Amino acid sequence: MGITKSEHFTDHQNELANVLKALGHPARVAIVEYLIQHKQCICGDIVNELPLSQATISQHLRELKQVGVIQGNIEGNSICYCLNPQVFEQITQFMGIVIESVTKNKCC
Amino acid sequence: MGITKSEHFTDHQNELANVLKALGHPARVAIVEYLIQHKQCICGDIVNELPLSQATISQHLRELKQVGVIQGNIEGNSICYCLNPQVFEQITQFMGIVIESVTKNKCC
DNA sequence: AAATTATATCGTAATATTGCAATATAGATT
DNA sequence: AATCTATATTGCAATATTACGATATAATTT
Repeated sequence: MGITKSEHFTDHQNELANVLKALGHPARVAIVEYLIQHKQCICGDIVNELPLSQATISQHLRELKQVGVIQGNIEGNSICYCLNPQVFEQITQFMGIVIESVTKNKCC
Repeated sequence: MGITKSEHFTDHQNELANVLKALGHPARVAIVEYLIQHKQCICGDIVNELPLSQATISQHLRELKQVGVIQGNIEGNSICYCLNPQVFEQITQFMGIVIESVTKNKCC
């Protein structure tokens, strides 16, 4: 098979999984870290930063944009990308719930 | 190709990406949510909960265990799984840095 | 010790992801 | 309008993931 059975899971589970999957690649983590440091970027900045082709970087940026991790604004010739905080707040909330649950009781 | 160029990224980037990738599947999100509610589980509990085969559930549990999201303790016949808080604290820290960075300045 | 219960692993098919060269698109500059 | 610059898309090959049936392993019960 190879197809994830999304229809069996809740919207919340699918959405959260999609965002985490998008962040689950070292190049995309590196892009986010670049944006933490530089606040914004254009595709070419990342092409200069990472040892991947322009086509590959463009693809990674699209994936991050698709799940709302970054947003892009057209600026003349190029597209200015920056981080979208909302998604990270969602993830942090989920992680907080996990941590709260775990610290309450020891493991089996 | 299809092979991630891990060697070009830092250990931190690869490790974080691996954990996020492991959490980036709705079934594995569902397993974590089950553990939030029930504190612990055996493989069979999840098999009863999700519409996936025993073999598939076992595989998902192994992936979560491999990156340290859960830990398993042998208890007689079965294996008791529970959440490992450390990993989530790492992720939360990363998310916190992102949020802090973003709230400081507006997007382009 | 045979049967039962619980989980893991193997093998395999279907699908998804990663990466890149080549090409397309679109605004800016000359 | 031709050229340049920046990014996106297409097509493809290599690899990874997802899922499951069948089988293996290992402790428990009868």
